[in-house]
Amino acid sequence: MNNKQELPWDNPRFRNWVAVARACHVLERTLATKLAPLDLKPAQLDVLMNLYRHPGMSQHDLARKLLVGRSNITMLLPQLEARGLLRREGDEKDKRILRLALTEAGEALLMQALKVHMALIEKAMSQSTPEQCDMIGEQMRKIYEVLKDA
Amino acid sequence: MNNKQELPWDNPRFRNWVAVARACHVLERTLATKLAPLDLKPAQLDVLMNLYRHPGMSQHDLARKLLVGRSNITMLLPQLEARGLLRREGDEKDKRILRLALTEAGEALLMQALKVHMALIEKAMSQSTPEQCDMIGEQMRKIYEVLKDA
DNA sequence: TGTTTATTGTTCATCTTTGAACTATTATGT
DNA sequence: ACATAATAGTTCAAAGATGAACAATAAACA
Repeated sequence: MNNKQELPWDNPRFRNWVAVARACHVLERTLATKLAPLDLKPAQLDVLMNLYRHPGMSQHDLARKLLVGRSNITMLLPQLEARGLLRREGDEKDKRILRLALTEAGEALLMQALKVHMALIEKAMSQSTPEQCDMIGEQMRKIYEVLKDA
Repeated sequence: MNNKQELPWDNPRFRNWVAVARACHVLERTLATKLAPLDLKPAQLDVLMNLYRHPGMSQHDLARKLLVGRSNITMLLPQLEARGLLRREGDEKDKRILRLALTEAGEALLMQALKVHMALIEKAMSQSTPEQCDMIGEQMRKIYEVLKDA
């Protein structure tokens, strides 16, 4: 039984992707600890960022942006709403939909969190030239397009 | 209160890193569904891969490699051990340590899972030239080095 | 109009992950 | 040797994420 085909570790694409996954993992982990003083988790920061850029979006839209299930959003929002960081108000034309938006406090906290996030990313990617950095982003967007509905 | 500094979305490093994170997320998600027929989850596959490459490693070593807590490993291993995919045997010199190794069955299942994983990565990274791919891996390894003990 | 199908958000049970406290064992320092 | 500290693994409770089933609403269409 010759299962030992060509082992993935000999394959550059495999090895390099493993590096991508590890870098992502460690950055997410580091972000979590750096955000702790703000009492904010990476998932919550993602919510705030998306609401800032797309005010009035529905929970369904938000779930798709974040690549999570709708129920996850349902569990996530009440905490943030109770802290006065965002508002949920029903759409007038379609009573199923809840429109989401940041409050003043939410926006203020987001700005603080973004400083932390930004600093971390700067530190991480400071080793890449702008050209390398753009190329990485370009390739990653392609990967997302290839996989997003697979 | 001019908090609206230079917004991160105008910063290439930020935008490009967001793309990295999204690509990682969607690939992990896709991998999970493709592994489902083997009754294996990405985290479990990570375990098998590491034991294949580093037989005899301890649970502590494994946890560090996977960037998770030791308790996570404790919760993860019994399932795989009960399925006969790996062995745990105490070190003779240091009675605290459990040495881990794949069984035949574990190795066989790993080979199947690797085909799935490999195919997915090939599909994802098929758009990059070998040079681009290597460059990405190189930059990501740098990021890991910068952040691993921060 | 009335019936069927889709969509939005929630609930709930289940599974993971996490970190702190704990036990057992080994290492260190006096 | 003895006391203290460090390390490996486990336990447990709390928090997160997931998907299926559900209620309310809207859309499609006969």
